[in-house]
Amino acid sequence: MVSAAKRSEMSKDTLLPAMADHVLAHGLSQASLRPLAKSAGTSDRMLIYHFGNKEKLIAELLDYLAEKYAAALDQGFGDGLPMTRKECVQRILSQSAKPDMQPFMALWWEIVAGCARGIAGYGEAAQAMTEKLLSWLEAHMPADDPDPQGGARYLLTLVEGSQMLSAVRQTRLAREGLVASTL
Amino acid sequence: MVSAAKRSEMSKDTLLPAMADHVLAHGLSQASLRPLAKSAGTSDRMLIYHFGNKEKLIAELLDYLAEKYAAALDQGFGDGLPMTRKECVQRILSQSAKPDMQPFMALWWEIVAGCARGIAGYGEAAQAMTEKLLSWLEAHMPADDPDPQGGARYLLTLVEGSQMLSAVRQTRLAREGLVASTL
DNA sequence: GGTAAAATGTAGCACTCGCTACATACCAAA
DNA sequence: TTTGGTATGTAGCGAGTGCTACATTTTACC
Repeated sequence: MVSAAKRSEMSKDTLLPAMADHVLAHGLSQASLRPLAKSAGTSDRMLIYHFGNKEKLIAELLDYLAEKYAAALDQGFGDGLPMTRKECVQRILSQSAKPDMQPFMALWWEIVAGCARGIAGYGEAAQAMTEKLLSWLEAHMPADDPDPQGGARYLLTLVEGSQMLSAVRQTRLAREGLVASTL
Repeated sequence: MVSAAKRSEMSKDTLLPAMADHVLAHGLSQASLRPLAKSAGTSDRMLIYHFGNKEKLIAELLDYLAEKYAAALDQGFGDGLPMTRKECVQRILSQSAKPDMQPFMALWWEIVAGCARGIAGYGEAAQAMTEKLLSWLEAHMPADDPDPQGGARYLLTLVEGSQMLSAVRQTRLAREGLVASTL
């Protein structure tokens, strides 16, 4: 054999990215052990071996995905602060409308749904992600904004409402809602 | 037998309410035929008999639930039009924060998630419900509102964003977002 | 080189899933 | 009384679920 140490390369760090891709493509609720294992090039037996049980696996996977999402947000926002609140909202929305972000949005609504249903683990994930997004928003408000903290909360509400309307294929409605806003 | 015609009482009209209760309590994605049948006092065999297959059953169930939701909204909004946009938003939010409405909200986010994932049937349901909610909002705007149509779209965006934050247990954030809004 | 630990394959458990086949009932019209 | 549509129970199929037992191979270390 040319590569003798190939085996030991399989650890959590190598399994998580592959499984994250699978979850982004096929959803979280449909993520069962055998397909997950197949996507990571291993077996259900090994996933249990590495993560203990499915619940812990999903928790670690959500952590990993949250970081990946934050990184994607940062990368796509562009350089420099926006000049107005309206520009800030538009930059976020046009960023999250990109095809690459679509799987993240789908996953996000799945988490919100699980959270509303009270499923264990989803609440923590959703809260952590919301707070991360909020603090990120505060840091990316216009430089001369009179109330960056309150404004960030207002924009977060608007953005999430608008993204929900986009999720249900009401993009025209979402646009009109922002036009009629007093931004 | 005392009651000879008992059998024929079991039809779609009697099955749907019971199944709707079950879905509101346990979610849509976990709604499998046998538990649904049990909640309606019949068997999976009979559900297929009445509805053809599961897909058609879910479609009819979503229709039924949409009407039930609209009725609940109407009932809880109170009499008379609100005086201001802010009052309008607050009446909607306080109405949907009631415990009775919680199952409806959970179901709604489940539909949004399925819609974002592109699952067949969810898109139509979500669109119909959104449009129903929008026209309802237009009819319940303040009497002297300068732009009821655009305003309704704006308020819908705000309300949905706020409800999402409530769903992920960020009610404080949701409140602060509305306070900082320019309503 | 020997050995303990880590990793992996195969097989299987008990369960749920949507759905179907088959055998009945029941009741009304012909 | 026969016929035919409606309604129901029982049993089962094939697939998939999380998870485990057991045996085997590979790796790392002394």
